[in-house]
Amino acid sequence: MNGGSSQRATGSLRERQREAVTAAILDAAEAVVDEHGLAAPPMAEIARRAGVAVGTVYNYFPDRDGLIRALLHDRRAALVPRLRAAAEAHAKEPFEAALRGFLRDCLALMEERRAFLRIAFELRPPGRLTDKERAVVNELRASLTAILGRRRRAPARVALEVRVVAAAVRAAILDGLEHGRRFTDDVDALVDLLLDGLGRR
Amino acid sequence: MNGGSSQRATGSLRERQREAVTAAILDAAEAVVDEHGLAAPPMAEIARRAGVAVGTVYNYFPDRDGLIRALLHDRRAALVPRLRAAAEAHAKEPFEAALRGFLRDCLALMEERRAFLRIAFELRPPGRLTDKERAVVNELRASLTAILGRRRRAPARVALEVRVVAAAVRAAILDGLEHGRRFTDDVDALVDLLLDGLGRR
Amino acid sequence: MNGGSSQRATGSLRERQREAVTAAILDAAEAVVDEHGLAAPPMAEIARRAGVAVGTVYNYFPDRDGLIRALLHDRRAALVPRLRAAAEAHAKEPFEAALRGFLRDCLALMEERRAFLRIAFELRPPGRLTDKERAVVNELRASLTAILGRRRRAPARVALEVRVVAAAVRAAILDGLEHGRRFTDDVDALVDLLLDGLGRR
Amino acid sequence: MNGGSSQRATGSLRERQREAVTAAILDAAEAVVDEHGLAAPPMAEIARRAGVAVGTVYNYFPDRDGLIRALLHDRRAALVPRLRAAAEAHAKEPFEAALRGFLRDCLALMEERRAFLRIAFELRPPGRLTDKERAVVNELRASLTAILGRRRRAPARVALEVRVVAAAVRAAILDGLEHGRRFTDDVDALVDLLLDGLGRR
DNA sequence: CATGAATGAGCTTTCATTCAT
DNA sequence: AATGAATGAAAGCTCATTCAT
Repeated sequence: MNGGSSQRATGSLRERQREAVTAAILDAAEAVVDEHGLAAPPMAEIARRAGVAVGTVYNYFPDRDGLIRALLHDRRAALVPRLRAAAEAHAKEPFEAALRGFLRDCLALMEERRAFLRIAFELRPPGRLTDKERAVVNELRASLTAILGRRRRAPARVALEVRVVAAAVRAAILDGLEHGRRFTDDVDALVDLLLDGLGRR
Repeated sequence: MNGGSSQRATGSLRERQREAVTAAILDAAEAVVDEHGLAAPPMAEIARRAGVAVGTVYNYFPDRDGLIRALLHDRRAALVPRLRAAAEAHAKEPFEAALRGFLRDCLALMEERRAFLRIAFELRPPGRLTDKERAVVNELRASLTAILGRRRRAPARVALEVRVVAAAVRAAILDGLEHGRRFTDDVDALVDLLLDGLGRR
Repeated sequence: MNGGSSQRATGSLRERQREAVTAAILDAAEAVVDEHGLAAPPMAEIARRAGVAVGTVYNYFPDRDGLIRALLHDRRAALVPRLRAAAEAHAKEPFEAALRGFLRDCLALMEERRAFLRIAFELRPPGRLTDKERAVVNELRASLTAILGRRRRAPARVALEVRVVAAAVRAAILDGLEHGRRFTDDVDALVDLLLDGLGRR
Repeated sequence: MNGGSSQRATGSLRERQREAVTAAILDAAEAVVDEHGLAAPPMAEIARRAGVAVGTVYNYFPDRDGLIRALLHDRRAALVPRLRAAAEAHAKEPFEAALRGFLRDCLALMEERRAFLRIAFELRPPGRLTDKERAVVNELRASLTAILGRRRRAPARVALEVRVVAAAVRAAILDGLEHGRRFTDDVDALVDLLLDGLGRR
């Protein structure tokens, strides 16, 4: 596990070698899963893409399931702290600017993880996920709760607002994936709409 | 294909028999897929649940893939006209009432199809779906476009509004599935929020 | 499971067919295990010998282990009642005739099961066997206890006698397997020796 | 090969080092085989137990088969001369004392080799063993032939006696392994029985 | 048409063996 | 010599699909 590709070369040669192979296998797994779906890809195909033998994959991960879980864990682990940083970066700004800034950064981050997002959206429906598996969504909600909660409204109201804004984020991502557009294309108009509402008439 | 279970008994005895077996197989398939995921369920398990032999399933559907496709097609086909009817039922009402009424009916309809929705949310990510497979989403968007479009705003603005409202619907469903709540629990507060917005401060 | 090949053709065609395939697989398994040892034989080899596909073997037995267990169970089940019958056939005779007659019949029965015996002697050492797996030895001991017990000696003495006679039987079989001789070749001299002892000088 | 652990430190430091590693590997192999059976234990497990790397095992033994063969050879080589010594120790005694003394020593020796015996009894049936692999049995037979042969009976009679006594030894060992008893527990009663026989009535 | 046994390709996983370090 | 990561052949098992009854 390396928390993404940004890993400084620490440790012995052996260790660095291990990191490299681990990353290669995870990248291969991500690519194959992204192409064929979570259920389909044979271990042999993943190994081939990673440029190693099947047995080697089993030297790094206990089994197929462990590999997939490691893949998702790794990608989530790379995303969550950056989401948190984005939220903190706007913590001091006034509400509107904070919301707008956070959503923009957030979608920009997601932009770099399209493959992971395609995979994540294929996961079993939310009712079946563990807390760990919801890490990204939870982090998003936490950040939004922090931003929206600053306005001293009733907690139930804040919770509802969080759901709507999180839904808008999800929608931006899904639309982006669906139509091959960048996630950030309409952020500003989207935020305006969220802030002002549809209007009563 | 029977468009759901509510099928008047037309045709000869033979035909009605066929319809019944078809429905039994589709129901079994829905239940098994809902429990084990789209990739897992063996044909034998589906047949067992439907109370028929494996061979019989192949008399009704060309292959595994055809069965799954038929299942989704059938469930969609059962949902789409009812969504349309819901939209039309509120066509004459003033905007706010129309939106509120439609969303309430819409989520109530979905409520009866939790199994199908769990399955649908597990499908490959949107970028890979055909137009047919998007039938429900498309119908939802069309209805929303009709309702929101009555207000004579710029088409781009309407499109954005549709995305946000559709996202809110999706969020209501996902939250309902995730927490085991009824989809319609917060509709009214949700609609109020959508109409009035978060507010600028 | 058919308790050996002596099976009257009862039941439907389907059932008889099942019996036949079951027997073919068990026979194949016995032959292959006898040739290559308990650990070695691939399921594919067994299937090939039985003239069926691998999958078919799995339609009849849950897994490799289940097949081997079924094989041993079947062979034991075929042997045990015949051992018992042999014991009963000599129950009325005077002691010496009974012992001699029983041992002769016993070894003659074993003669027909050389393959099974070769397999049985390869099993994990006795300390690891379940009671079921010791069925044949237990039956042998029970029969010997009945015959030797008629002489009204102390139970501990009888138990010791049983061990020695059972050991002699085992030795006759092992020698027979080892040198390719018939198990019954020296029965009479063997019994004489057991009865009279080595002598003190 | 070290003929057991009792090896005086001859040769250079290098050689003694080699002996030590060899012994460690053989001990590890014996332990693992005793626990999991002859077929099961992976080389990696044996290496781990011996405290060396897999590759090292291959520096000492040509392959898996060679290691197992070496293990059995070593254990046999440690046992055979001690059996012979036991026989010679009683060579001058009168017949009954010699037989009794030899059998007692013999079983006492075996007692220290339970692990090896469990392994040996799992070997392929006698018909498939080479002469080397029968070394222990052969030595036992030779010793018994020497003792029993002193009584000037017909060679065929002696051979039969040897079979019966050897069988009794085997039975004592198997019973001991099976019930977790010491092999020597009933030696005296056993010998009495062998000497006097069951009696004709 | 219904049945369910038979098929065998295909997948996951293990593990003896090699070899660069 | 020692190490242990890499290798890939081989084995067990599953399951979509066919087809004789």
